[in-house]
This record gives sequence, C-alpha cells and structure tokens, in this order.
Amino acid sequence: MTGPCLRLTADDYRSASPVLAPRLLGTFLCRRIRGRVSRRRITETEAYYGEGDTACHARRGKTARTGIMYQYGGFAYVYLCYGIHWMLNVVSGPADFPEAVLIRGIEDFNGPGRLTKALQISKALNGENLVLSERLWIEDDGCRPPYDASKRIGIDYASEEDKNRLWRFTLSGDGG
DNA sequence: AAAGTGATCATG
DNA sequence: ATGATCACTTTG
Repeated sequence: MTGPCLRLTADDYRSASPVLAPRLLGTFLCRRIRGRVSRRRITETEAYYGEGDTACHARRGKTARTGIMYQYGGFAYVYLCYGIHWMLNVVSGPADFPEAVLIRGIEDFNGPGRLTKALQISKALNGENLVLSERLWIEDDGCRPPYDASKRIGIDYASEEDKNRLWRFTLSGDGG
C-alpha cells in the first residue's frame, strides 16, 4: 500500500538509529543534480548508535569529523573511507547523542561507496539538512517492504557484543 | 587474497 | 609531525 510521496520531516529523523534504519528501507533517496532529480529506493541500511557502540565512529567521543553525529536527526554525515569511497549516513535521534544510519544500498547500486559515486555525493554534502535541502533529501510513499536483520559488516575492530548486534537491514529477497 | 588511497585521530 | 587505521571496491 503506497500513498503520496512526502519528504521525511524533522520528526521522522528523531527515531533512534536502530529504529530509523529499517524504517528507511523502501523510502526514496532523492538527489538533485543540475535541475534533474533522481529518486531511488533505499535497499540496505545499518545503524550506529552512541559512544557505547564500539563500531560507531563516535566511540571515542566528539571530534571534528564526528561532531555532526551529535546534532539532532536529519543531517547528512558524509565521510571518506579507505581514501577512495564516500559514505552517506543519516544522523538520527536527539541532540547531544551521536547516532546515524549508514545508507548501504539503493536500487541499481549496491554498496555504500557505489551509490555515493552514482549520485555524486561527497564532502560537499556533509552536514546537509535533509529536511530543507534542495540537493539531497528522502521521500516516503508509504511503502513498508519486508526486510531482514543481520550483523553489521566491516567492523572487525568492534567488540564481540557489538559485532553481534543485528543492526544491518536488507530488503527480503535482496540478497541479504 | 591483496592492493589502492588519503583524511582522520592518537600519540609523541 | 608522524604513523596506524579504516562503516570499501576491484582485480587477480
């Protein structure tokens, strides 16, 4: 069941990242480039939650890079990984608590580094306000697809407890 | 299996 | 100032 396509609001981003991450599955990641808007459904996400989450970039507290994660939800957190790939995250939750949702896949582009390349998302969009932006935002048409939860990947440095959290979310039947 | 690649952060 | 690290992708 779907309805009109509405931009996510500030309230939508107030959810804790383990709640927001599956909620974002099936919503549209929207990017305007030179007047053209591309909309693609989000197919895979991961949650990173607080300084107590040893997989989270904010595990060692607030720094120049992680400061944006301490904002209230609705901002983009974009950082460079392995010197090559830009990662897109959606900051969630209340102010002063660092958490975010990593966008790991969209229709036609699986992998967090590939989707940012396809949508030309880089450092210039770090800190973008997704509630107000004309360049990057998320829309919801009411689609609530079935999904699976599994362990996050690429976090060998985290504690066993945090590695075992089922905070990776994939559309059912999407290979996850 | 392993390289490529550079910003970031802890350490000195 | 320096070096280790890294929420990945591609190639062999």
